[in-house]
Amino acid sequence: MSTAEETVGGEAQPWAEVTPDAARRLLVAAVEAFAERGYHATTTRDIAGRAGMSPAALYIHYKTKEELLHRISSIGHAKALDILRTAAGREGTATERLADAVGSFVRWHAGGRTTARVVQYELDSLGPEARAEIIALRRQCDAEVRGIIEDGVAEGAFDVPDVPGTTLAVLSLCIDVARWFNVGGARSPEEVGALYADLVLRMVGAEPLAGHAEPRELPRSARG
Amino acid sequence: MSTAEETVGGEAQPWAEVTPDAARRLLVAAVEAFAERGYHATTTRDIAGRAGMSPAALYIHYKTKEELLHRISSIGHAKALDILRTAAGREGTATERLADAVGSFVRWHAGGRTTARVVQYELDSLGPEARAEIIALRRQCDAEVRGIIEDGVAEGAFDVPDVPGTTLAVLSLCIDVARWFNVGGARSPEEVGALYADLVLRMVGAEPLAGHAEPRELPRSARG
DNA sequence: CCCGATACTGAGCGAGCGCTTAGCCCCGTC
DNA sequence: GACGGGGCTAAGCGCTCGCTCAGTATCGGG
Repeated sequence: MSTAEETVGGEAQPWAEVTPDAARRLLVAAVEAFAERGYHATTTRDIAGRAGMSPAALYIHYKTKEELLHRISSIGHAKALDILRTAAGREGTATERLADAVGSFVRWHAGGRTTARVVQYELDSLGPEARAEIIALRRQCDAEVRGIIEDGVAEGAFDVPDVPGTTLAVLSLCIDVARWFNVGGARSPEEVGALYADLVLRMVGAEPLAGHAEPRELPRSARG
Repeated sequence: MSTAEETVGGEAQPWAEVTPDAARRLLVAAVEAFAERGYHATTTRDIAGRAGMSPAALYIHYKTKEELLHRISSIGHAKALDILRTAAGREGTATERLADAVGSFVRWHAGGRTTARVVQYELDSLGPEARAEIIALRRQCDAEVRGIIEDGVAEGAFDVPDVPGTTLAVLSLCIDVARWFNVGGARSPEEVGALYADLVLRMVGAEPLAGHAEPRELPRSARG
């Protein structure tokens, strides 16, 4: 959507749209702090400290601590929806599109798990109106995935007795990556994305993609 | 494991082992409060209030607020492990045992989602030693599921290229039920358990169980 | 050289937190 | 029927929280 906002090695940096610079530094600091300790356990002094500023500086750029979470959540969900829309809207079979959607969605949750944790797991800390706004975005994510699955069923490529339930399960599987990823550290986001794409194709009863990522053998064994 | 601890209609009540009565009331109140607002956003005054007691009463039965969370987490994980062990240890094919494990594990997360939310999502609020103790229990849960999947592969009933990764995904899928269940409210714990057992059998490439829960048609349509 | 605007800091306010203490009530014991 | 002790409460301690405000450094325009 915007230009050149990825760094190769580490986490994506989709905060280019946040200006001025000090506001962005505060927001990035808040993402880190919220991801590590949770919204309620994070103090405004901690956020400001990570950004190299005094506690009072936060309130020049944000009205409240909750506004920070709201901004993070909004931008993050917009990015998540964008990923799913892109995969759902490309040309190809439903099988290819579903594998693409799951793969890229999982890569985003794994690679940017700091952001994803906040976006996916701190929703309840928002006030009612902000939460309602975010939930609307979530429903749109749900609709994108359900659309792909319905297409696959219509094509005859998928065998899915319960489309809404399976949609829920697929999204749940992807989202939960943000909770457990990197605690062991044995897998790369790309590996998890490929694994999950394969698992989801199995869940919907699709033939696996030939050339793609059907794993032959695991590169390295994970934790015993 | 203990006798007659289930109530039919609502949530399971596995707190019979907590005595005396006042300590149990406080613990149940804490579970509700932690599930609703999270550990850090819950005050000791709120817990005591829900239990119909003064704030100071809490400290007669528990040394700190964190000890409450620790107790809840310990008992909850023991119950979860017990469920998986029971399913893994019964006689039958790997397919039957995996379906049983997933079905009962999901029913527990859905039916007792208040408890499960605390148990599965407030782990980071514990101190280092308590957290390490709980993580050890989690690894045992992981081992039980991985054992069933390995059995299925050995039997030739499953086709699983990446056993540790698939184990992780299966557990993740089940656990995340505690996050989303009942927000829509369209499904019963039994329905979700049956759906998820079917989905997991597909993930491991097993033949679906004949007489069991392969859904023909969805009883009621879920949210549009 | 002064001006107002902008970005920020140091100090601190009121509130609510986790937890403690002093004392009361109640009940089984002899 | 006086007594000892566990279960509980009212009051409050010390602290940290989210947030505010008066004041300062910096800087472009006249």
